[in-house]
Amino acid sequence: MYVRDLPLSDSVIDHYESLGIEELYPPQAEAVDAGVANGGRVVAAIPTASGKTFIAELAMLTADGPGLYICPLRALAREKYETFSALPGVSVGISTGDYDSPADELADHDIVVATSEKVDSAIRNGANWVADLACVVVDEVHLLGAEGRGPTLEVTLANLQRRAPGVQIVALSATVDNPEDIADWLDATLVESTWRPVDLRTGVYADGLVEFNDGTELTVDVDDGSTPNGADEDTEATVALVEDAVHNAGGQCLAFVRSRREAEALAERLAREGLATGASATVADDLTAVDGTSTGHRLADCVRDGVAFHHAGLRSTHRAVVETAFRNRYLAVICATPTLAAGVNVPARRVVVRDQQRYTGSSMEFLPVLEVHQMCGRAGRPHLDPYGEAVLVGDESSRAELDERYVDADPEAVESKLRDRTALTTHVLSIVATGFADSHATILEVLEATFYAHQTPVADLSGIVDDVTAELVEMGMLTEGTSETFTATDLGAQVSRQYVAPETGARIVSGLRRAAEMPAENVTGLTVLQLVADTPDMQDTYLGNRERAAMYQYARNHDAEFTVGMNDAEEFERWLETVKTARILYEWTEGETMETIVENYRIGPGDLESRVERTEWLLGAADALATLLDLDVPEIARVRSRL
DNA sequence: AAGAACGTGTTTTAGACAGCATGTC
DNA sequence: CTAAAACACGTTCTT
Repeated sequence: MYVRDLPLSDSVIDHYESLGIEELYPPQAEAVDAGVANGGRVVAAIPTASGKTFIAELAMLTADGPGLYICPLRALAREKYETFSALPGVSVGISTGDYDSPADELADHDIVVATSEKVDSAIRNGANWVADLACVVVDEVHLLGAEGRGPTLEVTLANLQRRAPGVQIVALSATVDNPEDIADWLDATLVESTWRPVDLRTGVYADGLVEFNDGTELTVDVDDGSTPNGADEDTEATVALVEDAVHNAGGQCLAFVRSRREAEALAERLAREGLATGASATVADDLTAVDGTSTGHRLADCVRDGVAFHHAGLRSTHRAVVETAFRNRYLAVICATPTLAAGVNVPARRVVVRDQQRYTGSSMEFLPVLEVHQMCGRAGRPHLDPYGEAVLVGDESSRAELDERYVDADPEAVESKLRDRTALTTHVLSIVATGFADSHATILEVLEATFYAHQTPVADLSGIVDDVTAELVEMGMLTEGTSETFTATDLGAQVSRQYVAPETGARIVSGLRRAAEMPAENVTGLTVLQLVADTPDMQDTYLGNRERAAMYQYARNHDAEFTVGMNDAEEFERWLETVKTARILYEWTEGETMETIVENYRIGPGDLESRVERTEWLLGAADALATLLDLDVPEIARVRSRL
């Protein structure tokens, strides 16, 4: 099947042909056969890099009206926004938390790229462009099974269909065990394939030898001169595998490890192997220009030797520089935590997964098969490699287990997480606030359209809806009328629009009331920052044992400033963490440099950046709620302007 | 006596979406 | 109830 035979305009066909895209990949042809180019609903469960973007474009270009492309990450949204913008005669808009086309223009675009939360928010705020959509493409639908964000995605998809009945839905999934469940739910045709444009061989390394699943083998010379305890062996094997790929296979590598610290340690170890490229120094200079943090300096030093590390402790600019440099082949290796497994497109010749287990708060657990497969799937650069190689590092005792668990295994099934209480509370409130439902029965009706209801008999939802609505009434977010009818209160409506969890809204409200009663001189920047830090929508900040005593002292000295004092705190340890978060943010608003804060509180520059971002959002919500309740807390505005 | 080597108890551990209104190179 | 590796720090062993 050829591009020129598809129902596309001449200029679009020329565009594809100029990119060298003439004949469709097999999964793309299957999608066409399933009707993507004719308004048909399709679920495509195919590997990354097997041409999903083309399927998405095809659906949106042939649809009879505007298209919406939903994806899970902002960085991904940016990447797609740029790709779609290159299509001739197509106007593209973007809507994510950090980067937004003007809201009134969204309706005028042919394609809008957005994160799922942003789409959910648009629906909650009654955006009219949603109803006019002819086509919705959902990337990474398997995230339906993710705790926290999965429920948002399924409720959003259910609501979208309510607002735009009969829209064409095209869902793109990684290879999972039950794609037919998703296809069934969406009333779509399933296209399933494991075809890849570049072959992939996966294997396990143990004792100097990689045994690949295509029967081939690779001997690796491991320099085990250094003290051989378990960890060093894995690291040295990883070093040898990376070096071999770069020097002998002419390729770049990704190495996945368990923690940030180990990503950095491995990068520093690899920096001694002479992997620098001609452009390494330029990239290093770009990185140094971002900031003067020690993390930035260490990254630049590694990059000078052709090696980078990549994890969420890095600022987004640092991450973007590393990703781009790697794509341009200015870097030989990236040592990464799972950030890179599902993020933007960074294909490599060889992927080495050194650690397959991770601490989960209570014990070491094997990574999900899907996650390991996504890491491995990054191997194989189109037009550059004859095949990609993915290697799991193990030893003789674990070889068989790793083979069975990952190499030969199917990924997990996608299971709805909507039953989660917090998720239901949030979405039931939004369903009522948006006007999709006004009673127990109609709430159930809306929920019946979700993936959860599709997978599980609905009967047991009824009781939960009772509990959840009762809780929302108790919180003052809903009022109950006669015969189980519900209306959102002004507070409930505002909480839903501000996109904070009901629990967050309730905590902000009680904090604001308390602050309004406190002596004015006690209401400081720290007060409002701790107030928003002590909500479930703020991520907690790790409080190390070493700094606990000093933090306790600080909390005592400022106790009068907190809306919830140390004696009233329900969980003291968590409360003390919120004090740490607030203290960090307070110093930030007082003009302390990122370098100093990052040094003093032992957090990554990226951690500070993301907390500041969340604080902007949560203080915005606090401001809106204060106005609604007619509570005067001027510190909010002052702190907001200094973030 | 300096420094390497060893032993033991302690510390730490992945990721990342969202409001709203303006202004910028 | 469930782990493992790095680190900090003190002690012993070598030269």
